[in-house]
Formats: sequence, structure tokens, C-alpha cells
Amino acid sequence: MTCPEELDPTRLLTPRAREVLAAARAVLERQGWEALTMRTLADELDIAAPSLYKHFASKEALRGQLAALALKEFGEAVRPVTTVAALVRRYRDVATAHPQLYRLSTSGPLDRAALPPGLEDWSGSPFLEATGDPHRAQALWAAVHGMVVLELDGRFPTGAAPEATWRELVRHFS
Amino acid sequence: MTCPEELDPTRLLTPRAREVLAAARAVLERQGWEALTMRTLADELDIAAPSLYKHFASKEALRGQLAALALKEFGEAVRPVTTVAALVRRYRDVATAHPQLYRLSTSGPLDRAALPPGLEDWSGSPFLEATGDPHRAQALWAAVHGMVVLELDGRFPTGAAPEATWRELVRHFS
DNA sequence: AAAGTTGGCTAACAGCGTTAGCCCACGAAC
DNA sequence: GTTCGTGGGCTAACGCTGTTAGCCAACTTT
Repeated sequence: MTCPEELDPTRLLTPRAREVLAAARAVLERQGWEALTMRTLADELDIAAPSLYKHFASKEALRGQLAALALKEFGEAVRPVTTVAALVRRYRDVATAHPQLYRLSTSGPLDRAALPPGLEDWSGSPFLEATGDPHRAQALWAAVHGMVVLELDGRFPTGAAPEATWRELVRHFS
Repeated sequence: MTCPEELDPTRLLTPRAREVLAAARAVLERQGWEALTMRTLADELDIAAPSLYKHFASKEALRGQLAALALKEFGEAVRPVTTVAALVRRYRDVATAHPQLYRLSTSGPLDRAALPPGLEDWSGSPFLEATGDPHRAQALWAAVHGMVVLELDGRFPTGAAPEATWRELVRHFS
């Protein structure tokens, strides 16, 4: 299920900027946000750190583009929507498959001005589709997100959330 | 509702370390984690930054103590437990009253080794009390946490989560 | 041929967490 | 009553961070 072209956050980037973004993503997924410094990123591309500023105004801007990219990819990965249970399953799987990207795109403030208009709504719409009601959709999204972040951060006593907890959550929203 | 003395995370700290911790908390709540640097904290106490290391081994250790403190205080603030609805209401209120402390204590990894044994369980037990079932408790906790962090990060289109979404969530768990 | 754009470079700065090494005040021990 | 350990401060400095300034080569457009 692919994202409408006009929502592609990399649409306005130069080819070189797209390469930088891809490298940033690679470092992020491989080593985490902490390890993604302007210098390590520059090393990955075999250029000097200040040269990165030819493509992104700041590290924060780069972060924003990564977040936008994640919004798009997760939105795609979760489609097409069938049942609540299937949506939750897919959401969980894709988030845990890309934990760093997920965390980046879902925690901390989101610079909406830097997002293609409509992308955020589009990425959230599967929950609306699955539940049929905006508030139910928000509540489900929040619940699933809560489970995922607690799981990623190892906040459950068992490490990952027990299957039974996931089932319980799905049950409440089905 | 007060925390058992043996779970008090500041129990083993020297008086001076407690003062440092209190100052750190003040800066954190006033200006956020980003602004809480070893130097700004030292300024707050009218000492030099390296002197802080007489009381805490690292900034990470200090962060851990702040998280432990938050666990204790939030655990207290949410008691005594009556209904699911009341628990959710209290949880939400106390979290939004201390957003920085809440975020600090609930996101990112938690250094359990530095926590008084039992504190984490104690802080989570209200959810068990309210739901009567461990998996229901975890699911509810995750859901409420998800709502709170999305709210704190301004991730809902309206800024805060709509009342109706909170009601929806409570309804599913009541 | 001229001009502008793209994408690189080095040198440097301020702020970050942190370490090393020194010093002084105070309470206990010989 | 002096010695000694300890608690709590200090300055100087290091390596790392994001970022700026200023320069330069190549390529494209006029």
C-alpha cells in the first residue's frame, strides 16, 4: 500500500540530500540516535561534517525529515487495514522492526511546519478506518503507542510486553 | 498516601546530595531536561560544575535518582485507589502537573539497579488494584501512559487529547 | 566567456560531560 | 593536642558536540 506521491516528504529534496538522509537513517537504525552525530554521519558519507549543512539547515531539520520519512513508511507498512486486531499486530511488528525510527518519529515534539500537509493525518488514518470513530481511533492509537514505547524501553518486568497484555488490549477495542 | 520508608530513593543519600537533587528537580521542572546541564545546576547551587561529582557519579546517575523520586511521588499522588476512572483522572492530572518529571521517569531506559527494590512494583500497583488483573493492569497503564505522552508532546491535532478520547479510553477499561 | 549554483574543504567557537589534582575545614583517634 | 580521614569545594583542562565563516573547484546556464 503506497503513499500518495504528494505526501512523500523527500519530494522537495535534492538527490544528494536524499543520499544524506538515507545515510542518516542507516546510522540511526544501526546505532541509535545518540550515535548519530553530524561527524559520524559525515564519516558515513566520506565527507566533512560542515558539508552536511549544505543539505540540511541543522541537525534538528534532519531529525524532522527522518520523522517524516518514518511517518510515511509506517503508514504504508500498516496498510491495507482490515480488523483492529490485525492493525495492532502490524503496528507492533513494524515498530519493533525499526525501534529507533519509531521512537524518533513518535516521541518529542513534531515540527508540523516541515511536514507535507496531510501526511500526519494520512499516517494516522488506519486507526480511524479500523475503529470507525475519531475518539475511539485516538484512544486505540494512544494505547498501542503506549504499549510499544514501554516495550521498546524495556519497561515491562518481563522485558517485552506479555502476549496476554496485548490480547487484553485488543479485546477491549474489538 | 505515603510511600513506605524503605522505598524512599533518597534514603541513602547524604543531606548535601539531597539538596543537589532538589535543585536538579527545580531546574528540570522549571526549564526542562535540555536546560539541565551540570553547569546550570551548579550555578543554581552556587558551586562549580565539577563539585557536583562529589555527590553523583555522573549526570546519568543523577537522572536515575530523579526518575526514582518521580516514581515515588507519582505513586503517592495517585493513591488511594478507588475506581479505574478516578485512577486515570489522577494519573493524568499529576503527570500534566509535572510534565518534565513525568517524561524523565517514564521514557528511555530505567536503571533498575539504582532503584530501591520494590519501588517500581509499588508505583505500578495502583493499576493492579484498580483492575484486579495483571494483564488488564498493564494494558490500562500502557494506554494511559500513551495518552499522556502524546498529550505532553502535543501529538493530538487539538494539542491536548480531547475529553471524549479520555472518556472513550476509560469506558473500554471500566 | 561570464555568471551562478552545487557541494565540498579547513579552521574555529562555545557549550557539553567529565577527569585530575589541589585545598581547606572539621570531627575522631592516638 | 596533634594527626588523620573525610566531606565538599576549587581551577585547569580534555575530547566531544552542533555550528559558523570563509574559501574553492566543478558544472550549468546565459
